[in-house]
Amino acid sequence: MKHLIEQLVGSALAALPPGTLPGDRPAGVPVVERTRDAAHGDFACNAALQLAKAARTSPRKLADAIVAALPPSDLVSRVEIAGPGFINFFLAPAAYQTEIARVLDAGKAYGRTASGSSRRAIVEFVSANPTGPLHVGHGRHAAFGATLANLLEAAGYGVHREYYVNDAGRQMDILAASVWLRYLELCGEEFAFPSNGYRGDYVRRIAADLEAAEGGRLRRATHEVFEALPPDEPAGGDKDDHIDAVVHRMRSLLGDADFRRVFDLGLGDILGDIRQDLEEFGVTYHRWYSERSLADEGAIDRALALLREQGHVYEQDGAQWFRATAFGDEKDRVVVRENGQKTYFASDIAYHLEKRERGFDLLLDVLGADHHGYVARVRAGLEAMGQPGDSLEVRLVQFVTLFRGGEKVQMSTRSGEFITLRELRREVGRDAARLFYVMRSNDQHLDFDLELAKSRSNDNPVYYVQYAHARVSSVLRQLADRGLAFDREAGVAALGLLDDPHEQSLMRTLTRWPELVDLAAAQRAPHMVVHYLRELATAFHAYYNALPFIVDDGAVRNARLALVLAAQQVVRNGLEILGVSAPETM
RNA sequence: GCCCCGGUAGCUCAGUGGAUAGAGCGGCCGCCUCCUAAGCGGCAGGUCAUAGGUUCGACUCCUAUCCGGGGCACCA
Repeated sequence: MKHLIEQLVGSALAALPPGTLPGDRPAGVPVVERTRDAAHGDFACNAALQLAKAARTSPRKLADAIVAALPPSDLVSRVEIAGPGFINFFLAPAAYQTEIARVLDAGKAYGRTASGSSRRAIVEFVSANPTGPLHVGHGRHAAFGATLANLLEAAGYGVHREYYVNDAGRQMDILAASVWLRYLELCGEEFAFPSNGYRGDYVRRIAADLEAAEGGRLRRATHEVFEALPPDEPAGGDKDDHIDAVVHRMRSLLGDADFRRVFDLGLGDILGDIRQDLEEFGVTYHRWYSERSLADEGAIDRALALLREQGHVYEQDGAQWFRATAFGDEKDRVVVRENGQKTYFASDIAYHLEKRERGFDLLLDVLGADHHGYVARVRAGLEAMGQPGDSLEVRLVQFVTLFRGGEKVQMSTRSGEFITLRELRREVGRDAARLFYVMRSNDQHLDFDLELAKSRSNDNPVYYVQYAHARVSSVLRQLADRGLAFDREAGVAALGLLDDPHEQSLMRTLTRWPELVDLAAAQRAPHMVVHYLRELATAFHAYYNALPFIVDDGAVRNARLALVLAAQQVVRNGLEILGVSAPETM
């Protein structure tokens, strides 16, 4: 509907007498927006205010000229100039009526727009190291990333969802060592578990699987394992040196093949768990991209070669550095360490280059707020490799704090006492979790209230919105119980009868949905969908309480039913984007 | 020191440079013989952190300052 007004204003501006306006119009003009106050009509345009200066006239006079040049439209009933020079548009009832009919016709496609114009976007999110189960922080990433991807898709982007699996590197080696040490314990060995090892119960579970599969074949004596290793922190040493030595010893005692066997068992188990967890959360991916495969297929070497060819790599202190400062980063970055190992950063830029090579226009990464420093360097890497730096867009997600009632739930990763996503889902349910996670802007720290998320009360926005959907279904059941059926044609034909303020308000709100999708997608702002749905539910509940739908007058009845069915459709479409169910009954 | 995010009603938060700054919760007062009261209506509640600046117009943009969170690795 907004599009219609924009077209009208566009043609009016083009039809102004030559010389009225300077040749070049500033970008973003004219702006057409919904009015906040119904007294100002349905849409307002500020073109006269923005262009008056350049046109060397007063805003009111320019507004007069624009209005005079507006092409006639039977969907606009009235145009007013108000305030300092706003042009206010009052839509004709027919405009809303055709839009309601459009909602019913389009069904779940209502709100899908083409503004993304088929740009191909790859959205990478969660990508947690497979060293343990997902915790509540990852849950926010999952919900935010999945909803953002859905939004972009609705706005016409071609969207690919990807999880980058860090299945190489030191942390995974430490996990493998942790599993093996727990296995040795099961075999009867006794020793002090490294302070930097992974201590969660899941490690013991994987160790038990290892024991079941291998028996005592991989057992080595404690003295063999720990002999002459640098001391752990409690013994006055360095915990990193210690755990690295344990990994090294494990590799030499078991050999590469068996080391890999333990490693893969841990990786497979945890990754499978993460995958199942996310699936149960309604979060799925097109691809789980293996970091190891990057190295195996030479992608990292190719990226580094590309950097060298361009002359952006130099050697210093035995390491190889990428001249990131030449591309706006604050310092140069090591790509190959003194010991010959490629850094995590090297595989990162290789991965992002590979994303570009797969043809994606927009590389959208969802990362924790603590990763912000990483943006400039990957962008620098892309540019150095001849890719546009702004093809990478990073959305940072702030931290989550759990509350139970008014009490903050203490969490500590160190002690292993962190709450997992699975536990949270079991406690509050998938729908509440999905909605609560994206209720706040990603830039905002999130206080997640478990009691509120669980409460079956009017305080809980999940139920409030779902209830609106269920109520419409309930009305339809009542209709059937009374031996009546909804006549869509009759309803659409009679929409002109809906002149109650509650009906007007509901129509205005629900027809805003396509605009909301565009806006929320453009702003990468899933929380806008939640706020909108709450507003839509409010308009619906108010209507529900004010007027009966199942009335004797068939025309009025069918018209009202057409309206509430359209509202239900929009609620369902919105919940779909959020990954929240739309129940028929509560 | 440098970089990122936040500071808006008692609380939790919305607010694409526009008209009188909004919502939910909490507080107070009301509404079920009627399609689900998991609902609805009303009232009270604000120096938009502070000080400058840009603009016809600033919660929104710029600069500085204060407060809170996070980041500044040859870690992942």
